[in-house]
Amino acid sequence: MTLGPTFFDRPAEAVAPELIGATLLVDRVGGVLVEVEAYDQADPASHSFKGPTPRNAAMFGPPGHAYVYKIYGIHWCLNFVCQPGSAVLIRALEPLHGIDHMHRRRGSVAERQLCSGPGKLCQALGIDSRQNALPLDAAPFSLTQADAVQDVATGPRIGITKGVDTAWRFVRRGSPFLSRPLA
DNA sequence: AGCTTGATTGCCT
DNA sequence: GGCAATCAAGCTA
Repeated sequence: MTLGPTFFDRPAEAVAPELIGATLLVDRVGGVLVEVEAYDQADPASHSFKGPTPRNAAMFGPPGHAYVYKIYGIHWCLNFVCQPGSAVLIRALEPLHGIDHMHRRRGSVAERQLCSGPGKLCQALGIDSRQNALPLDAAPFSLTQADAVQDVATGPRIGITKGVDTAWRFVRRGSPFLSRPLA
C-alpha cells in the first residue's frame, strides 16, 4: 500500500519507526529503508528549530512531501515531511531495484555501500534540489508500506552536536546496509 | 558584504 | 582516527 499524507500527518518520531522496511523508489531506482532519524521543531538539532526560513520551507508545508537540502557544500540529504516543522531523515536503504543505475552514479563500490548514508543514498537515487517539496505519493517517487513486521532498534542520532541524547535513530536490527552499526 | 558553520563523505596517515 | 572539500543559510555590521 502507498504511504500518503494521512500516514505522514503525525509526529516524526511516530512515523520514523514505521518507515523501516518500506520500499522507496525514485524513477524506479531504490530499495527497502533500513535507517532513518526523526527531527521535530522542539529539537535543537532540527533545521526547523528556529521557525520557517526559505531553506526549510518544505518542512512547514504539507505532510507527505520531500524536504531536500545540501550539507557541507557537497552532499544532498532527503527528508520526509511529517506534521508541520517535523521530518524524517532518510539515512540508508538496502538496494533492490535499478542497482545498475546506482553503480553508474556512485562508481564501483560494494553493494552495501551504495546507499549507506544520507549523501550516498541521494547520489545513488539521483536526488537533488529538483525533488524538494515534491509529494511522495506521485512520480518520480514511489513509497510503499513494509509487507511484514520489522525488527526495529533505536539509538542516538549521528552527526549532530545538539540534542544528542534523543534516541531518534531507527534501524532495521542487524542490517548490513546501515551507514554505521548501532552504537 | 564578509564570516561561520554544518542532520557528510572519502582520502590520508 | 584526522581532516579537507565546498557552498548556501543565517548571522553580524
